[in-house]
Amino acid sequence: MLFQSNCLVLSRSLEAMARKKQYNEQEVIDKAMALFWRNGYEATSVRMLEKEMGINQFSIYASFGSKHGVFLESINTYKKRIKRITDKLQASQNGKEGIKQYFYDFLKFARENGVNKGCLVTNTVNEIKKESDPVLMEELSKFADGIKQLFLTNLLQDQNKNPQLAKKQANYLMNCILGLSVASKVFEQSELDDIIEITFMNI
Amino acid sequence: MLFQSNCLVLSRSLEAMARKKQYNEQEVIDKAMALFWRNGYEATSVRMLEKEMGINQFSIYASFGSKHGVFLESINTYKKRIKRITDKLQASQNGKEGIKQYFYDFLKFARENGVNKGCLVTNTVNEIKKESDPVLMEELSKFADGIKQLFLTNLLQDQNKNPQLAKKQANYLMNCILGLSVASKVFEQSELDDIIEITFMNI
DNA sequence: CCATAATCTAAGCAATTGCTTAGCTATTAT
DNA sequence: ATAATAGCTAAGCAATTGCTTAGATTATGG
Repeated sequence: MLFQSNCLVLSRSLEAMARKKQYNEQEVIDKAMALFWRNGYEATSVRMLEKEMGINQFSIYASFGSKHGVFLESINTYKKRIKRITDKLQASQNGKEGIKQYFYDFLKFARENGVNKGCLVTNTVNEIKKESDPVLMEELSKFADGIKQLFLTNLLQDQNKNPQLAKKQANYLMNCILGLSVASKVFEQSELDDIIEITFMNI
Repeated sequence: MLFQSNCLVLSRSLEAMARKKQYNEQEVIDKAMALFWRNGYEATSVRMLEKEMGINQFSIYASFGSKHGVFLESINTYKKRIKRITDKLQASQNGKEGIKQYFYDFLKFARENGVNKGCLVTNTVNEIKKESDPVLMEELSKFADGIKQLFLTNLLQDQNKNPQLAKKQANYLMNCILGLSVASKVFEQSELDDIIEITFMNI
C-alpha cells in the first residue's frame, strides 16, 4: 500500500533484495485522482486507470489492493491538493471577504483546460449511496465539516456578529459552494461571478 | 415506444389482432424513474429495471428501445411529476415568498421514506459527461432555464426591483437550490431550514 | 555466478453489463 | 376451430467489469 512498502523494504535490508518499482506511487495516484475527478468512480474502469497511471493492473493491485483502494488514496491526495487554498482561508483575517476569496480560489482549483470538474468530494457524495460505503461517507462528511468550521471562524472575525447567526450563515455558505460545485459545470463564468457577489451581499 | 404502439394498434384494426400488453407503460416508467432517482443512471442495471418495473427485458426493449430510452422517458415523467410544484410557483403572486415556498415544496418532493434523493435532473447533470450525451444535456439545461425564468418573473413581482439585479438574483437562487439538491442528502432538516431562511434574507 | 525475491507482462478468471432471439402463449378476425 | 400476429418467457450473445495468476525479468546479498 501507499508508502508502506518502502518501510517494508527498509526493514528487510538484510535479506536478498529484488527488483525496484518502476513508478512512484504518489505520481500515479495523482493521475488516478485526475481521472476519477473527471469521470466519477463507477465510470472509471481499472483498464482506464491502467492507461492513465501508466502501469499494469498487477502493479495497481500490488500497490493499492483494489480499485476502491486507488480511490481512497485519490481522495487523500485531493485533500492534500486543496489544502493549499483551505490553508489560505485558515490564515485569512478578512472575515467574509476571505471566504469570498476562497469561493473564487475553489472555482480556479476545480478548473482544468477550461472544463469545470466540480469538487471531487461533492461529486462523490452525489454519486455513492450513503449505506454502500459508510466509512468513506463519514470521511467525506468530516472534510466538509472542516471547511464549514473555517467559514464559521472567518465569519466571527466580522464585528458584532451574532454567533448563533454565524452558525446558520456557515451552513448557508456551505450550501452555496455545494451549489457552485454543480453550477460551475454548466454556468458561464460571468454568471458564477454574479452568484458569488449576491451570495456575500447580505451577510 | 411509449404511447405510439397503441396508435399502431388502432390503425391496424382490420387485420388479425394479437395478445395485449400486460402492463401499462406509464406505470412501469414511474417505477423505473423511482429507481433511477434513487440509484443514478449507470448504477441502475437492466436486470434491476426488470425487477422494479415488473416486466421482462423483452418488454422493456419492445416498449422503450434501450436502457437509455427508459431513462429519457423517466426524465419526461419526472418533469410531469415536478410540474405540480412548478405550476404552483407559476401561479404565485407573492414575489420572493412564493419562491421560498417552492424551495420547501421541492425538499418535500425529493424526499421518500425520510431519504432525500435530490433532484433527478441535477443528479443526472452531475453524473453524465456533457459531451457523452449533448442532446440530453441540452434538454436538462432547458428544464433548469425554465425554473430560473420562473424565479425571475416572481422576483419582478416585488416592488421597485431592479431588473438587472433580479436577473443576477435568479442565478443566485438557482445556485442555492442546486446546493440544496446536494445538501439535502447529508444535512439535517433544521439545517436545511436555516439555509433557506438565510438565502432569502438578503434579496 | 548464483540463489532469492520483488516487480513486470500478459493471459485468463468468473460475474455482470446491455441487448437479442428462439419458441411458447394469448388474443383477435375470419 | 383456425390462421395470424403481437407479447411473453427464458436462454444466450459478445463485451466489459474487477481481480488473479503463471511465467519472464531485474535487482540484490552472499
